Amino acid sequence: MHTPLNHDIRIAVSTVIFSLRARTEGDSLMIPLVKRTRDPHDGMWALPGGWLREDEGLEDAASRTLAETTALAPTWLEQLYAFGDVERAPTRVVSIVYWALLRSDHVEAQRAADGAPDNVEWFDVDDLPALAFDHNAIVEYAVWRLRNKVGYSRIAAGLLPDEFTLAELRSVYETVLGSRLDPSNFRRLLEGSEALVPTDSFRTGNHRPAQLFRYNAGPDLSTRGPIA
Amino acid sequence: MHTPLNHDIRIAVSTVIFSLRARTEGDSLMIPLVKRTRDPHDGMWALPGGWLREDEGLEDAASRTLAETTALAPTWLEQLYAFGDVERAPTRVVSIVYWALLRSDHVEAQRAADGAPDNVEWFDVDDLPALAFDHNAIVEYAVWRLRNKVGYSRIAAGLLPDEFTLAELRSVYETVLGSRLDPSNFRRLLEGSEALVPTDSFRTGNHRPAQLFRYNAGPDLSTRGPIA
DNA sequence: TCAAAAGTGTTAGACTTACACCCATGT
DNA sequence: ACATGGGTGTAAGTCTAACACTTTTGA
Repeated sequence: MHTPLNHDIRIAVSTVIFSLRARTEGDSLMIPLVKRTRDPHDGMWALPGGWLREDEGLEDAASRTLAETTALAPTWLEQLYAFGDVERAPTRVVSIVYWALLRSDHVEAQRAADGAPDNVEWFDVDDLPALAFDHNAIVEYAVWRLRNKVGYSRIAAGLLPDEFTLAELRSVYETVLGSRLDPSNFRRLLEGSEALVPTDSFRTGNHRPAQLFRYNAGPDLSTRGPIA
Repeated sequence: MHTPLNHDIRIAVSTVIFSLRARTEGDSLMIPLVKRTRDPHDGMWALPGGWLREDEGLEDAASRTLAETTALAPTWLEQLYAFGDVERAPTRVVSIVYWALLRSDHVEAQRAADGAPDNVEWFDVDDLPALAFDHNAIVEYAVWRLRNKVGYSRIAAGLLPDEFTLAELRSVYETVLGSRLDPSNFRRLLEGSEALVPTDSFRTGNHRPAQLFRYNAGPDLSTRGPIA
């Protein structure tokens, strides 16, 4: 007896890359998609990704395709799920999907520098076209995970610059969660959370200056990965 | 330019299978391991698993290897993580790992019927030998996930027969979490949770008879998978 | 009748939520 | 001076944890 070989199953690594983008009313949660230039699904939008190389780890592959797509390094990168249904593509492909957060200021800077990278476009997660393969379901699951994780970890700050006001951080939560939060309660909750440390700077602008905060360097104990 | 092919990366599917087993003092959380009969790591204990076949989905592969190892169907089966570091095995292998729960009564019945299946042995998760590959780290992560999930979902009952007393269910929580729970608070918490419905039967035995409960058929809304 | 587990009641504290209110700034 | 967001105070409601107490059985 012999176990059937699986050399004809290919492994792809794709990434759902989140960032925020200012809109007329409030921000939007956006992801970059790539227009496919070959069959299957030629011409449709798909998640950035590529084949796993023999000499790179899964997370390395995710970082690589992320960099190829956005020329940026993420503030957060985490495995989402391995999708491997037999019929999810015409040939047998197992996709190992990651999700990532990019700082909004980096994305804006990159966008200004680059003009428009070919075949890449940012879409509002609440207003996606029909995507290639099972990518709509994948994005939906990634959004669910992000929303969920925002509630019990400090990843929200991964969408902001190093220093930010509480209102800016609250706005991130509101955009991600899709609901309003009470400013005073939000402040108390986060101020009492250790992780957040005030700086000496203030954001001056339209009204009373707001104190800037940063996250301390310590590890986020509310979350853990498979290794440690 | 050509993307390097990845036909020499093989895909394995393994499963961390949890069940409870009565011990002198309290129960223990146990998993079955398989003794390897070939290199690499010949003779060491490893998670049950096998190569992914071209015509089966990931979850199907997990179910298959689970059945091959224990001749049982799980009450819970969920993807844990995809492990794909380059150096985790001498040849390049990406392991997609699932974790599962088995009802303790089924395991006991199966054990009695079968004698001892070759090369398979059950181990206490708190007292494992050095396992093949990175399997110790994988089990540790699976235990973390189980503990975590027990806190906010109803999966604990997946380790018990259909009907159980609240004390039995509490004992499962205590074994999994590794801490004692207040019986009265536990009762109130679960009785108020809808999902648990009382039956007309009572478990008679040493002391005052305890009412038997079962979980209602409805979906566990506290958890969700990648598809829906 | 007594030990032990089943099951009920009660209370103190923690945490959440809602909202009234004062503060500091740009216009 | 005033509109607006920054920031503080407070009280009601909910959730949690600890534990005293009553009930029901087997031995």
